[in-house]
Amino acid sequence: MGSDKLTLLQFTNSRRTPGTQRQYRQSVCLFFECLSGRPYTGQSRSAEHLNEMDRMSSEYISTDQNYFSDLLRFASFVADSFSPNTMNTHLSVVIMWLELNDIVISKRKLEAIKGSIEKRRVITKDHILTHEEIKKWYEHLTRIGRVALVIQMATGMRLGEVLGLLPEDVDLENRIVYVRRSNQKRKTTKNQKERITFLTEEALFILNEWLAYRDTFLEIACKKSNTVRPKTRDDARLVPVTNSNIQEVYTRALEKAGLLVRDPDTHRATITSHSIRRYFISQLKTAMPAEMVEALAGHEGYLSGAYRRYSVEQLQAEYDKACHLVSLSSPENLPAIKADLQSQAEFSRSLASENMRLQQQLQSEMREREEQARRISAIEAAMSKR
DNA sequence: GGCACCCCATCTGTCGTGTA
DNA sequence: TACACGACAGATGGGGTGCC
Repeated sequence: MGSDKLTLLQFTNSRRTPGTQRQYRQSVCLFFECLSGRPYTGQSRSAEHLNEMDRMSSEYISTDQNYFSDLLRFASFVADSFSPNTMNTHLSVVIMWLELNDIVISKRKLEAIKGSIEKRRVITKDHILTHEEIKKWYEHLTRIGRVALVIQMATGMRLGEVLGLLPEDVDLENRIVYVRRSNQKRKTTKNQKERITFLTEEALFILNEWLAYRDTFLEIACKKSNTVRPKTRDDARLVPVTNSNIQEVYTRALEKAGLLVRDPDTHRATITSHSIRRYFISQLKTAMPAEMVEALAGHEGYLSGAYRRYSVEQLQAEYDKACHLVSLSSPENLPAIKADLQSQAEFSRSLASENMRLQQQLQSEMREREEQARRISAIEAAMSKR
């Protein structure tokens, strides 16, 4: 095949990120599974299956085909199987792949193909969180889940951004968070732009308590992680867990709080980590300029404009006036929450100290036993000489 | 010891979000 | 709207802990 032709795998591997490569591979595979009349039913496509699809793709772009009719068939196939957004994505990817292989469908034919499926639209109905619901959710969360939720609520950060935070990204003294990456594996945020946002007093307090406990958490997590893919202690992140862990933690807590409702069409939860971000935006907008809120949340259209017009001090001053809206507790309840967290922290510290004492005692006893064993063998040796 | 539950992890398929 | 990527759901596999 000529070097300017891209098979399925060459096409998908040319994408920048693993996520996009995965999605594109899925789309082109679906196209050939549809054409061959063999829809894939397994949980994941094997390497052997992918190679077969790759061979089919190679043959497909090397010979004349009825592309229009094949695309119409594919459009009908995806329309029966996926939500409007997803079906449009699959179709767009296949058309992109064909175009990259110099297979250009006329504008009219493309209109006919795209017109045969539903337009892009979101079908999951989001639940708008109330303050009471967030509090209820928080009460059922584990420790790490509470830290993630409170940071999200106070900063408006995406979950991936929270999980990408390093110690140097947070200025604890000034309550400023520098959002520099979207998770531990990526170097930038979703829109490739760094920004700042702020912590409430409450979030700062909870974060400090967490920092005191973080090493103990890592120690326990390493013991619990499996031997096939062990978790390591050298995870430098503030919140050293994966996205899916927090998702599980969030979902379990929602269920316990009686807040877990799934959309009947998509089976997706109507409250997600993104709901906290939406709460942040909607609440702060009632008390500070919308442009500032959007900039803190990292919405592209507002970032540069807001940061050009306002100093960090001005942004923080406005945020501080409105931050009670993105705090779990009302100001009068804060002392009680602090006292509760402090007693939890003291309990953790006493456990750690007791653990250390027992370890020292164990080591001392082991040394004593070794000494006794050494003495016994010396006595036995002396006796055997007699 | 068996079991249930919790927590840890990765992977794939699907749906949602946001920018250009 | 195309494109890129984040987020969610579910499968799978393993270890720790508490209860019976």
